[in-house]
Amino acid sequence: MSVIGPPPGREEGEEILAGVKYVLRLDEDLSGFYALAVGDPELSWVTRGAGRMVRGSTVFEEVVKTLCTTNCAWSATIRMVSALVEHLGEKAPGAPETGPLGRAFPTAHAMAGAGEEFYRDVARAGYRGRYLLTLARSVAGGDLDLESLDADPEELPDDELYRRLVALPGVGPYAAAHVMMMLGRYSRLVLDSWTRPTYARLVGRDEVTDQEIEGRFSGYGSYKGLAFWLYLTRGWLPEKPDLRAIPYLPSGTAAEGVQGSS
DNA sequence: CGTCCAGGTCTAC
DNA sequence: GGTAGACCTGGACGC
Repeated sequence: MSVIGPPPGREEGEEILAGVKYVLRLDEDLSGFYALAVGDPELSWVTRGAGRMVRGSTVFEEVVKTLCTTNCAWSATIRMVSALVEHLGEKAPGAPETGPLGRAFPTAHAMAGAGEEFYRDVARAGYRGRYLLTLARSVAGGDLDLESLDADPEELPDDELYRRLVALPGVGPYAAAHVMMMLGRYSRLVLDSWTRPTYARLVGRDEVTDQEIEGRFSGYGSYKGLAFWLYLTRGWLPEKPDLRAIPYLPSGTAAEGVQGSS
């Protein structure tokens, strides 16, 4: 890393550790999912410790990033998100003056403060600029509390969470399912122009209906979205590593083997 | 150079 | 409730 600074004190160190645990979802209990997967020859491999989706620090970040994946190539997503971070994100001490490295994801306040020209001319977000600005202004103005969506399922059931997400500007079925995955809510499949053909290819078909995909993973109940995602991304994992020890590793290199998305 | 479309959504029928 | 058309952008592709 080129980002340097004074070593953290005890309190700051604990904050950093807590942040890392949160983002890497290290303390999530997936035993219920593994119990279902172990009987599925095509997914039993996940029980060696797969399934922790890397997530952002805030729900706001997840929604913004997800909006930047809609109806565009992945390269465009990278461009938009990088521009937001580089130009609107707070810079860490010692971070480079330019570029997205060493910067936090921008706050809603920072994004609300950027004008339409920024979204059009710098982020080049196209029609998504309006969605991003509307969202940021609502959150910054206190009219919308996105962070409250990161709640326990008993308090906020998946169906209600879904309804609230699709009510957001620019968020439809795909984006809502994607954000839910990032929030540890796996009851909905992320169906889009990448996952559909990828699934079809893996099962050796030209095309597959959404209904057929739903059927394949229906046995996973509230974990079906996670099962689908891992089915699609198996090839992203290295062959060997046993990840089971990760939640309890006191230190070291646990994160290197973890695969997820974001 | 024009068309198509990529990790979709919204609006208007 | 289901379905065309429009929507920003910029690579990929055909001509």
